[in-house]
Amino acid sequence: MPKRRNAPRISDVARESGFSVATVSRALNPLTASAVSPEARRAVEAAAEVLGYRPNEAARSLRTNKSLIVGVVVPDIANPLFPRMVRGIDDVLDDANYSSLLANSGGDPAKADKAIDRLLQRGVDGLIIATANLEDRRPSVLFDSNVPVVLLNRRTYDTRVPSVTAAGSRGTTAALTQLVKDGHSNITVLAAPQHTSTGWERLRDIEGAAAKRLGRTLPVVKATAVSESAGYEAIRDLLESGDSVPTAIVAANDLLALGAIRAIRERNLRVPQDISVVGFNDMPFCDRLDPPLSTIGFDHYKMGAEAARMVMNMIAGDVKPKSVRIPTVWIPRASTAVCRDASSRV
Amino acid sequence: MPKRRNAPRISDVARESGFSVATVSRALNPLTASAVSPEARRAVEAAAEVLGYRPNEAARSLRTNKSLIVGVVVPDIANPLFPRMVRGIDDVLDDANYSSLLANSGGDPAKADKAIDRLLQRGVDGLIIATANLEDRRPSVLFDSNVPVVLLNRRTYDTRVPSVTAAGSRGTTAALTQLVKDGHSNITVLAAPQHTSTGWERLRDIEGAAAKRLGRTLPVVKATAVSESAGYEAIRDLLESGDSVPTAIVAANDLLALGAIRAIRERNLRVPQDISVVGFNDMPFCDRLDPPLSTIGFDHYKMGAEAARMVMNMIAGDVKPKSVRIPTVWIPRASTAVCRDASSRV
DNA sequence: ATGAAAGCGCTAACAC
DNA sequence: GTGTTAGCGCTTTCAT
Repeated sequence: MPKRRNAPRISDVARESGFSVATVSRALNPLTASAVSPEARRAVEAAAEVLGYRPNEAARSLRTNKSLIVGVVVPDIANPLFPRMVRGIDDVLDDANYSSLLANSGGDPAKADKAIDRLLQRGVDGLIIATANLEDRRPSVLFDSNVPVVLLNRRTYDTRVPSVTAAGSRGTTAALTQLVKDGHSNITVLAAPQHTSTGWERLRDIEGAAAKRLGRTLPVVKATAVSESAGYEAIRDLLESGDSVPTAIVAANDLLALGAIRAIRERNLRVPQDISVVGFNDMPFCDRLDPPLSTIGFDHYKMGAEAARMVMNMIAGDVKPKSVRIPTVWIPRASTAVCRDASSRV
Repeated sequence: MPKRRNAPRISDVARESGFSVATVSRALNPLTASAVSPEARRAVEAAAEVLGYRPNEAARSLRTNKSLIVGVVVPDIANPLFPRMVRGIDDVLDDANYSSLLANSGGDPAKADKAIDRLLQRGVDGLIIATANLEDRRPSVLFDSNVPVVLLNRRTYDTRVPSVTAAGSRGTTAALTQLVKDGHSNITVLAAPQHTSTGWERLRDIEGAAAKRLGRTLPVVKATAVSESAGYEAIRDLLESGDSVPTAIVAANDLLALGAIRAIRERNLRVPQDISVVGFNDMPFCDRLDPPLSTIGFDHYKMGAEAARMVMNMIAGDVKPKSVRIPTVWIPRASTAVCRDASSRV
C-alpha cells in the first residue's frame, strides 16, 4: 500500500533532460528561471512535462521554510456570515498559488488557541483569525513574533495587529435616521455580548447614532450569545416583563434579529406593523426571509479578500499593513415600516 | 525577516533531555512510545514541554510521506449546501488530528481538476470531492492509483469509487404522495442539468415516484444551471408559454425552487394558493423564508462527517469502503397546500 | 532500551 | 550558465 505513487523526483527530470538537478530547480522556479539558458529551460520543461513532474511540497517546504499555506480560523464555517469571507480569502490566495487550511473553533477560545497551535505547527506562512475576543492576547503575541497575522471581522484591543472589520457607524446612522423619520421613538437595542469587538462596536455605533439623531440614549437588552435562540430569549423576556413594548428593535446581528422576530410573533404581534426590526450583517437570503429583513450590510467577500491580501503582503515582508474598515450600508427591507403610533397620531 | 521563529528542533530536546534524537522521536510518537523506558519517556516529555517543542510537520511529512491533511474540493463554499458538510468533515478530521485543505472550483471542471492537482502536489493523504460530474473520469483514475478518495454529494458513473450521496427516493415519494393526496394532478418537474448525479437521480426519483403514485409521467422543465436565476428563467418561460399552468412544481433543488417562486409571484400568482412548490436539500433558513419552503431534506453535517470517516478509513488501509447513502425526509412547510382546483371541484 | 547514521526531495551556496 | 554538494528536521533501519 504505497502512499505516494512513486512520483517522479527532480533527479528524474535531471536525468531525462540531461541537466543537473540544480539547473532543473532553477528552470522550474519562475524567480530563478532567468538564470538558465533558453535551451536548458526548454529541455527541462519538456522533460518535466513528459514525466508529469510535480515538485514535492513537503521537501520544498522543509528546505525553504515556506508552506504556501495560510491558516484560517473561524468560529463556525456553518455560520452564514463566514462562507463568503472564506471564498474571498480562497480566491485571493489561489491567485498567489496559496491554499487555505481551515479550522473551526466552535466558539471556544481554548479550541481556537489549539487550532492556531496546530496551524503553526503545520508551518502555515500566515494566519487569518476570525475568532478574536477583545481581550485576546494571542494575536498580539503572534504579531510580536513576526508571524503574519490578520484579524478578520473581529479585532482585539491591541490596534497594532492588522485587522479587517466592518465600519458600522455609517450604516447604523442611516438606519436610525430612517427609523426616526418613520416616527419611531420607542427604540430598543438588542445587543450582543460585549467581549467581542463586533458586539461592542455595534452597541457603540447605535448609541452614537442615537445621540446624534435623538439626542438621548436607548434602552438596551443584552443577548447571552450571538444566535437565533439568544435573540429569541432576550426579546421574549422583554415582552414578558411588562415594560413598555418598543416600536422598533435594532439588533446587533441578523440571527439575533431573527430570534427577536420569532419572539414578537409568539406574542401575536406583527413585524413590521407592530414592531420594526433591524438586523446587522445582511447574511445570505436575508432578502428572502419572512419578512425580508431590513439590515445593515457589508461585502463579506471583499472583507475576506482584503484580509487575504493583507496576509499575503505581510508574508511578502510588509511588516505593518494598516487595518482596513469595510463600509456598511443601510438596507431597508420589509421588517421595518412607519411607526403605527406615529401615523395614528397624525 | 526570519520566517520560522527558530523553533526548537528535535536535537534540542535530545540535548535537554540527555537522550538521543532517536529516543526522543520514539518517546514522542504514541505508536512507538512503548519501546522507550518510562524514565526516558518522562525526561523527554519534560524537556519537550520546557522547550515548547513541536515537531516540524514538513520534515515529518517528507520523511513519512504523510501530511495529515485531506483535500476538500467543493464547487463553492458560499453555496449554502456546503458549509455544514465541510463542518462535518472538519470535526471528524480534527478528532484524528487531521486538517482540511479547502479548494473552490467555482463550478468549472477544469478548475476542479487543477485544484485536485494542487492538492495532490501538496501531498494530501486523501481527497473528498464534491464537484464530480457523472462522466468525470478523474475520480476513477485516482481510485485506481490507490489515492484515498471519496465522492461527496455527487458521484460518477463509476460506482467503484466510494461516495456519500443523498438517497432521494424516500423523501421524494413522501412528497409526491402528499401532493397527490392534496389533489394535485397538474404537477410539473423543475429539473436540474443532467450531467451531475444529483440532477440525474433527482429526476429519476421524481419520475419513479410519479409512476408509483400517479401511474404516469410528469411534464419536465429543465433549468440550465442550479441557481436561483436558472429556476426563475425556466418557470418564467413556462408561465409565458401559454401552456397550462401547473398546480404544483417539484424542483430538483431549493435554489431552483426559490427562483420558481419569484417567477410565479411575478405573474401575480401566489405560493402555495395558486401553485405549490417543493424544493430539495433543506438548505439553512429554508424554514424562515417567505414562504417557508416545503422541501426534501437530509443531514448535511452527517453527510460530510461520513465522507471524512470514509477517507480516514481508506487512509488507514481500507481499500474499498462501501458507499453510503444518507436518507432523505419530506419536510412539508408552507410552500405547499391543498390544490385549489381539487377543493373547488369537491 | 538506546544510539548512530542514512536518507526523504528539494533549494541555495559555492565552485567552476 | 551549470554542476556539486550540504543541509532543512525528522523517522527508521541497523547495530549495540
